[in-house]
Amino acid sequence: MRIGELSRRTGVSERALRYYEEQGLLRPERRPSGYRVYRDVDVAAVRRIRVLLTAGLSTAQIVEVLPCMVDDDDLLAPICPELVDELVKQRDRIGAAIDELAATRANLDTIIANERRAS
Amino acid sequence: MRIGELSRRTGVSERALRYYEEQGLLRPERRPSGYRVYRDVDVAAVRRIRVLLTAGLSTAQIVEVLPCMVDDDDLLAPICPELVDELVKQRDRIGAAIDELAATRANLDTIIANERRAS
DNA sequence: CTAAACCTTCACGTTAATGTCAGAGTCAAC
DNA sequence: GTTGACTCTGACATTAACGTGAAGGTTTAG
Repeated sequence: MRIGELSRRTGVSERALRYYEEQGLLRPERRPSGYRVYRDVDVAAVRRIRVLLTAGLSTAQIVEVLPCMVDDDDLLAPICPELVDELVKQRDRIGAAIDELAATRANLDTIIANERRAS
Repeated sequence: MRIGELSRRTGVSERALRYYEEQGLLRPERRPSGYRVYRDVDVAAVRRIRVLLTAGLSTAQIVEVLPCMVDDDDLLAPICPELVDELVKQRDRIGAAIDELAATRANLDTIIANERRAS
């Protein structure tokens, strides 16, 4: 498929897809005309890229993670623990924020409950 | 305290503190000279802001949830009954933020598990 | 009283991940 | 063999969350 169809199937803009290629996240074939040609697996790849980006990872980090993600047929690159560390740190940062917000919500619940009882 | 001390006590740059004020996250008093004057509770507020920012929330999102983040030692202040609806809405916004973060953390957990399995 | 340290408001610079637009080539259909 | 949809490569614009001075007031220690 060409870039327009991949864009429609993923909801990601053509500009973003070209940017992902520029960053080494995608490596589409080229027709003699220069047109990019993507494979079906690229649809899943783009979705994974989106998940990681919205999780707060940079394209540079994703470029290291992607080869480690298991559905690339047979290619499994060696893992650097340093990278796993980064992922764990990111997860923990998110966890801390969740805890903060949860505590706040609990306090808010108490206030709401007290207010209802008082009135 | 003035901006320099708050910066030292939080590890956040003065520029960032002024930016937070610009975004409505902090509202320090002003001396006649124009100098900003912060209270002790602002130290905790800045730490919360940092936690939420590094978790991927925007200043616009934080400005919505921050006013509801009451301090633990700070017992229930008297609240107008007419504001309960607003409090419930705020609590729901916090809940939505928690859900978003939980989803991205779950994605990260999956990726981390896959990487461990690959190695 | 004066120097050092601190603070103020502009205002332009930076990085990441795009948006947008221009000018030009390509492909499928009629 | 021309129309119209699609794609190409630049290249400048944008947003967020700051960094980095410039030029100039303020506060405090001696």
